[in-house]
Amino acid sequence: MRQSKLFTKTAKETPKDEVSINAQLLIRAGFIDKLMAGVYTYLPLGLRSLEKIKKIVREEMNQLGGQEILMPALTPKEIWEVTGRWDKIDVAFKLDGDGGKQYSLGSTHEEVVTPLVKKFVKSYKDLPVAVYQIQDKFRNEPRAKSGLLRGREFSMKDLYSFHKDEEDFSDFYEKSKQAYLNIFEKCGLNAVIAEADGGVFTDKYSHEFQVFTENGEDIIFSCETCGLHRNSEIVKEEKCPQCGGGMVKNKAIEVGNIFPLETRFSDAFGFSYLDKDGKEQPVLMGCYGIGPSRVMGSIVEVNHDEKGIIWPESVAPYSVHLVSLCKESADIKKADELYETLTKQGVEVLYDDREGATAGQKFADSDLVGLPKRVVISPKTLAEDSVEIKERSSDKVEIIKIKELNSRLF
RNA sequence: CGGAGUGUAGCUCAGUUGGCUAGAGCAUCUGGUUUGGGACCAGAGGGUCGAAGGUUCAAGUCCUUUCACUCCGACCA
Repeated sequence: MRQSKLFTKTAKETPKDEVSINAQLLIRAGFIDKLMAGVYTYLPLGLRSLEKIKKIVREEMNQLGGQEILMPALTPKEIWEVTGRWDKIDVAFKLDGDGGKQYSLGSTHEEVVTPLVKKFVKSYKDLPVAVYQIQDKFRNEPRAKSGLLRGREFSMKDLYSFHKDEEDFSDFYEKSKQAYLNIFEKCGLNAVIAEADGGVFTDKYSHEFQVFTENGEDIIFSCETCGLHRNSEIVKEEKCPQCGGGMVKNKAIEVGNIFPLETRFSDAFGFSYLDKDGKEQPVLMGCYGIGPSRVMGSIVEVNHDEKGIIWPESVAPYSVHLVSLCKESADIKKADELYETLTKQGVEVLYDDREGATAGQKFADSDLVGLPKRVVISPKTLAEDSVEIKERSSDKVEIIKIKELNSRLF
């Protein structure tokens, strides 16, 4: 992508209505734009990062056996009355249609997915089943905050699993933990599993995936001896319930959450199956959520410095920022050629070919946008058939021959 | 939803006890000079002072209402 063609621009000054680091940097760098509190547009750079996160999520969900679907965001009142949740979910956005018809914008999808899967699953031979979608969720948060971390419209991957018995459910649930850890690791986040309240669905705990950072809004107690993590909401005393060791508390961002749903929804929708003996048995369910948009915000919260974002390679919108300081047409031509060559080879390059910007502006913008590698091409480097290469995460600058660049980028 | 704060140019902000034609920096446009860490000079364009109502000879400034945004709390992925 030629930066001169990118319709967004970077901003030198911090927006006054954003306090969180993720929103400040993502807005300044031209990744997102705020429409209203908790609702953001994804600009070209931001959309690329978001899509990369979603791709990582998809890979792991598919690996886990999940089948991707896309359910409607617009849902009828009737399905929520089946479970008694029409008036219970107070963050639900509700809409009035013609003829007294009422709708809700999806804040979660158990009421859609359970009758959906019920249509196709009748026998123990049809189980287990896991389906997922990646969609925008709508929740009328009483207080949207912290940029992408708590929005009113946000990207969510929600997976639902259906099982014939407890053993099968547990097996899948444990596998899902590993899939989640894989996702966060690939996204450059160091997440831990914390036990949390199971909510109204189960007596068991649910499990949260937490990334430690001072800007998090959850408090996690961690045992220094056995490594157990627990959300402060279920910690009654500051002593490890598992080994009795001392616990320390830290702030963290919840980037994922998995729940045993047991038969809460299958019972409500009359979803059962026939076992080998032809007997009707209840279907056990689990649900598993990750917010890709929140993950994106979390990545920025954890990976930045005073100059800007430091994207992990896996989720960076482009992997190389080719910064041209060339002025003469012969030099510009060489820079253009390098951009085209790299792009043809499959390297994702953002090419700063802007004519008006000074070297200082280009360097500052490059640090702000935070692509993993910066390659500078200038009259100086061209005099030696070279470019300068630098990692965003390091101060080390190297001059290398242009023909050696390939081996350094792959 | 309770408490607090902020709304003035695209962005960040000044604007005194109410007083002349509402300002600066950045950004944008024109011309010139610069050219490896957010340059410089000269000029130009850009405003329903969040909105509505009120007080006053006169309101960005005072009063009332309202909307938006932010923070703390409660709630929550």
